Amino acid sequence: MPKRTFLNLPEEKRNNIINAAIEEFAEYGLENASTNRIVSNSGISKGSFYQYFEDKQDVFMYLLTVLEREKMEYFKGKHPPSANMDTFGYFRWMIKTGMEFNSAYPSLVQAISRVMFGEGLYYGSKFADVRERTTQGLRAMIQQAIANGEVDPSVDVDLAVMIMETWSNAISAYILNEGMKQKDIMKWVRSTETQERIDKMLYVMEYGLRKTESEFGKHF
Amino acid sequence: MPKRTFLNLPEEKRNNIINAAIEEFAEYGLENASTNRIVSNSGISKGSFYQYFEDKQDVFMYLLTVLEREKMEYFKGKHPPSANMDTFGYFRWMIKTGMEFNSAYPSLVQAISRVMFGEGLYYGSKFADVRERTTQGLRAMIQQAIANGEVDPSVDVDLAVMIMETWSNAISAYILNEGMKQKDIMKWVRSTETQERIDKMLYVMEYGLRKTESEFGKHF
DNA sequence: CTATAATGTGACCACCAGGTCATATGACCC
DNA sequence: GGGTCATATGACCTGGTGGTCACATTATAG
Repeated sequence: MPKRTFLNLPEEKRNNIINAAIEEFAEYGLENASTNRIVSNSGISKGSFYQYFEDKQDVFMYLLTVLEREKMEYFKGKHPPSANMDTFGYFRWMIKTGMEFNSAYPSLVQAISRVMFGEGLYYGSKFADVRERTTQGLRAMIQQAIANGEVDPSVDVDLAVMIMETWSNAISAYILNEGMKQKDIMKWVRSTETQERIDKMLYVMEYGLRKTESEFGKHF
Repeated sequence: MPKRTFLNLPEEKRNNIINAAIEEFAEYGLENASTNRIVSNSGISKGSFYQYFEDKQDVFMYLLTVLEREKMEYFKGKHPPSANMDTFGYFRWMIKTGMEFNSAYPSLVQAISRVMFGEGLYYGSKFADVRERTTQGLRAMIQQAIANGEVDPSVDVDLAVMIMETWSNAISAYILNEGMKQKDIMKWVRSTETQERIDKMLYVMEYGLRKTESEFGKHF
């Protein structure tokens, strides 16, 4: 975590630094990020950098908390469109709101997902706890869905969680890759075409998980 | 591509080099791989390395062809268990045979998938053609499935391809991550537990794609 | 105004990267 | 033997890395 010195900094200076770091990580990942470049792009001196942070990994960890905080706030500002919504509907809403968030903070999301997926798998599982938190959320959701009778109880919970994670990540990657080519990501994400694509992906997942009794029974 | 000098080398020396390279890429990816380490681990001199290859990316490209060749041979040695098999059954067989192959060449597969997924996305799409080839294969499969009436014609082919790719990659990643923890990967992959897990994942995908007319119609 | 504490700075360090090249080795032919 | 050509070698180069530290600057307190 950043040292006290950093947190005492005027907001603008702090923002310069984290923005430079975000751009750096988004472009080069963690391993190949250069502290020298971060330093020169944020207009501070090398010495100051090491007065603020332990090292670049420390900066990255801080970005993780920034993302988590921003995302929380973003979601707090939105509300599910309808109160009586089934679990899949809620999941769909979550994914879509998540996509909106992603398009509002594309560099930050890109930086973090690049590191988490690209390098995180091979890192000594430093980010295990962050991952674990989202997994827990999904597990709760799927258990809720089973309790509601929306998903067959014989469905393996871990499997379902993995499936939902896979899709969440796949869609996120898709949006980031395709969206980066657009002039206005936000507008593109909100377009009916894009929304329809997301819907299709999610429906395929949903039907796979939902259609159960008759079909699942045959095999498990 | 490697220079002639390399191809003239005695097999053992060649193998030392590509094995060292595989281990290096599997552990460090492409960007962070060190030619110095490859050189010292394969027992050749720095100068020789550059007499064999342009640079480390050249080595990696060569590994791609190695993988492609080995995989072809491996699949040629196997045969689908039954001739009258539907497309999904064939896909399932393909995935499983692929997993067996992966567990037979874990380092090679790990090296390449690490680079392709971890860094490939952000590379200037150097590997686009390799990717394109597998995409084409899947597209043909799904079109076949539509022609056979196994999949609803209203299904978006590109979407289906993306779904199949996503699953193929997710399962592959799962096997590599979990399997690397095992003493005997091959045995673990062939175990009924693992096979069942793979089956479950694929059935969820299959039902998602298969259940159509009634369900898809509602939304598209 | 002075003394003390906090913050800022960039030259500098050791290290390792990818890549080159003059030279050495040895196989083959006349 | 001498001559030629492919192959092998590692010292060496430039340039960037993460990280340090003695010193300069600024803020705070008495």
